[in-house]
Amino acid sequence: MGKHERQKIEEAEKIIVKILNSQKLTTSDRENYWIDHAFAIAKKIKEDFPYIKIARHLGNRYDNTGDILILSNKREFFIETKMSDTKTGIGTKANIGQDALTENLLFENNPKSWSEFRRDKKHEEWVNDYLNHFVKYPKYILKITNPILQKEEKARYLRELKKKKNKTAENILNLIHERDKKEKIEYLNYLKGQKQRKEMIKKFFVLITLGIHKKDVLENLIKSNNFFQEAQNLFVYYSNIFQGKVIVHKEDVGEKVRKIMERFLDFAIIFPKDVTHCKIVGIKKDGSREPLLQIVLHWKNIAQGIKTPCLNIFDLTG
DNA sequence: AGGTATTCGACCTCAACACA
DNA sequence: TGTGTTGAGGTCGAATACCT
Repeated sequence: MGKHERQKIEEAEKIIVKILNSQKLTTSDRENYWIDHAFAIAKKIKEDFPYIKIARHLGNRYDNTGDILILSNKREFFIETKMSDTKTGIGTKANIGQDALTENLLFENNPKSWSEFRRDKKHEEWVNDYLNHFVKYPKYILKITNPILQKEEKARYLRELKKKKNKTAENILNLIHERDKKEKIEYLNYLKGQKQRKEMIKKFFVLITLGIHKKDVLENLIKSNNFFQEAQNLFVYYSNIFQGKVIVHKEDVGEKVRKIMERFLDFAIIFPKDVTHCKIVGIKKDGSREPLLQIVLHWKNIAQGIKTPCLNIFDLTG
């Protein structure tokens, strides 16, 4: 299977819409990698909602969650699809901005963001110090005037050398990696000492669960009080491969959120020891806790500590 | 082996910026 | 003042490492 299936996935969403609207499929539609998933999902949607008037593909829009809009008898609802080749893969729930933990008022007294914390730790400087343990960078890298770009190219260069079993390169990247990991844990320890805002944590959990991940939308909605309507009409269809067959299951997001709200008295962030993540947990009446979301401090590009810090969020609710 | 933790890639949009 | 370029941020997902 190819690595990047995003366009194909988007085409598959459009194919689902065509099937729902009883439109003819093209040859290339039928050759889509996810065609079996598309048929299976469309079939299940039809079973679940027999009175569909029209379906529309939404694509990337700011004003809603979900990939597909369905107009049924007087009702309209949104459908989000997640197609996976594996048995259980449901993908990353969200991958949001590095400072989202502090930008969304989850803590009292406005604690430092991860990026501010790193600035205080002189992250860029120590990374550069390590990178400069290597002294034979090619000219084209040394000529780069933008220090950020030069740092990235150095790291990239070392990454390639590491693939070729160069020990020095590997050692440097490992040192950066280890120190960065310590820095992440140190930051999480710092957050651990902050007073939490339970209501905000609850809202944050609900919004992420609803698929609202974009920085500004998240920040605005979390300050408002009536975003629950958004949940009422959202359904996620997951398709997975199980024993060679496509299995589809539907998730009613509104119901899921309602149930979780009933089940838990309270919400909190916990900080397991010595790992690079924290977790949002629900707390029941008897005080017991259940994990809901895992939030990982992470660097997306090149190597840890180098480029594009972010938060990876995983759904732990099963 | 199988689950969990961690790392990383590809592609997308958008806004800032330079430049004509 | 439109237009091309570039970096930051966002999204979806896989690959790999690391446990027990």
